[in-house]
Amino acid sequence: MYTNAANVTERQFVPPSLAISTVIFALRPSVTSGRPTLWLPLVRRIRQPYRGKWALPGGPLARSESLVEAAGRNLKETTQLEPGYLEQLYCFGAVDRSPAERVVSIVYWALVQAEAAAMAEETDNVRWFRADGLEELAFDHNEIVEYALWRLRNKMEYGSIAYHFLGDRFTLAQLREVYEAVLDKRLDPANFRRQLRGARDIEPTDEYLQGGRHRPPRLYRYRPEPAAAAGSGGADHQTQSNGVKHVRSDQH
Amino acid sequence: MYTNAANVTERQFVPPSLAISTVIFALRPSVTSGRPTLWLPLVRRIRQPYRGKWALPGGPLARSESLVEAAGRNLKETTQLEPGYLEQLYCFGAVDRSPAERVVSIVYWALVQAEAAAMAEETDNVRWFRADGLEELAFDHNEIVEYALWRLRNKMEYGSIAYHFLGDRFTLAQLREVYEAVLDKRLDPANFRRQLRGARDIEPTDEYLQGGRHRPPRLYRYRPEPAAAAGSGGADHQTQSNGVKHVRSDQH
DNA sequence: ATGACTTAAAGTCAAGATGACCTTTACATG
DNA sequence: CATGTAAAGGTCATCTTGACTTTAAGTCAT
Repeated sequence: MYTNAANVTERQFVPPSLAISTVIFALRPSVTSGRPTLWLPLVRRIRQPYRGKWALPGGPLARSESLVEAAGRNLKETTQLEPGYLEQLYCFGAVDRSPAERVVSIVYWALVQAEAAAMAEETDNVRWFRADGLEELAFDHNEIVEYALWRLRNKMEYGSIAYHFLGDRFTLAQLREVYEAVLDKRLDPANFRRQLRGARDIEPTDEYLQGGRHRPPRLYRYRPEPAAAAGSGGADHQTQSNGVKHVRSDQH
Repeated sequence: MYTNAANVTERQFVPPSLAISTVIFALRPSVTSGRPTLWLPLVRRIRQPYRGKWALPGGPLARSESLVEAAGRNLKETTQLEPGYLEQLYCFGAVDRSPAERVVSIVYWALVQAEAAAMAEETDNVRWFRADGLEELAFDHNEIVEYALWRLRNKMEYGSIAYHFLGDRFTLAQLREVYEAVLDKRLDPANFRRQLRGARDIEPTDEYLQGGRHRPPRLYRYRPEPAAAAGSGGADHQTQSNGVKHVRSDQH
């Protein structure tokens, strides 16, 4: 298995190879119900091990890039999208997670606005899957996706990340649909509204969305955060500083 | 800086070296007030870079050990203690966090029961420091400790980790002192009691602590958790399964 | 032995948050 | 112009939270 001539003690501390992977979430209308559901892109493995299986997008860490940058590169290479939200998830390093070679994977998770182009951008080796009921993936990637889902739901209940699934203007109903899709439960529209009035980081605009067969809903936007915000909820580190990127197409 | 003969593209993907470090917290009575305060052990660097500076205990990852195991080894080597609680904190990988060499550090954090032997076990190169107001440490270790503190406090408010600072029997007052020390604010004893009655994982025994100049308080214990517990609060991954070790000196 | 002192343990009360539900408003459509 | 639909705002009972009070059960000094 180890073919080089190094002795045991030298070999013992040969660094394991390091990989960066990214779990990318987006919302897409369900084929059946039309309601938004969670999807994520996977790439087909073109070499052993697990050749032919689907896996999280990832790759090695370039010497000149930070961890987030590497994850952002993953993201862009597989989805052609800029990340709306990008945060470190966890570092996976069980000894046997890859056969033969020892691999430590630093995994990030991201939220993107699906819509438009990117979703159509499926090639033979990149495909979007529904986040629930995934088939068997390469390595321990099922476990990783499960954990990312857990974290997403957890963060959704406290933090303010739902916005990143949406454009820069949205109605409360749209925002509520995001919560409902991710948490997989219905929320009372009235109570939902009340809670968001208390949220400091959401702001009503004086625009309304026309075109529905009902009273036109007011459009809201994510508050352009005044300056440095304290860490709330279960936020993860770099998140507060350089880990998060907001994609704002800056006003309309 | 890079002296080997590899060409640029090869060099670009030479894996960075990987290190495991551990932030170890324990409570120790303040020298002045006698109330418990947070302490952590640091080791003095005996080589460049940052020679002579204090740093988090850490080292390379052996090929045969998982990440948690490596962190547990750190812990044992520096404190001679078994971890009461051990969880992954974050993975730090900024390009310039170490001069010259690129190092990615996977950092764990641990809680131990100070007491007894271990605290005395200070050598010339291992010393315990108060967690607040640390001097300037090697690398980005100040930042790491700050983040670990943030996470500790955060987890303390939701999860059930305070127990790990204490022995297997404790009074509510002792437990409250732990909270007060970590969160750095006073808590109402009556309300504290009420909240813990609701907590599923703390159990009254029928023993009482004698010897105070007041009514003897009942002793409680951490519930020997029946089986698999769902992940609460902002728990981190492996935490729920193999990441956590409970040290129980099993009854008295 | 008695009373002073100290903390444990339990209870009270008002303010705030939450979930279930109702009413009114303002559009589109036929 | 009536009707349907969802927005927006409100009510009410329940639960939770923080501040505070009362009673219990020991030790200690006299």
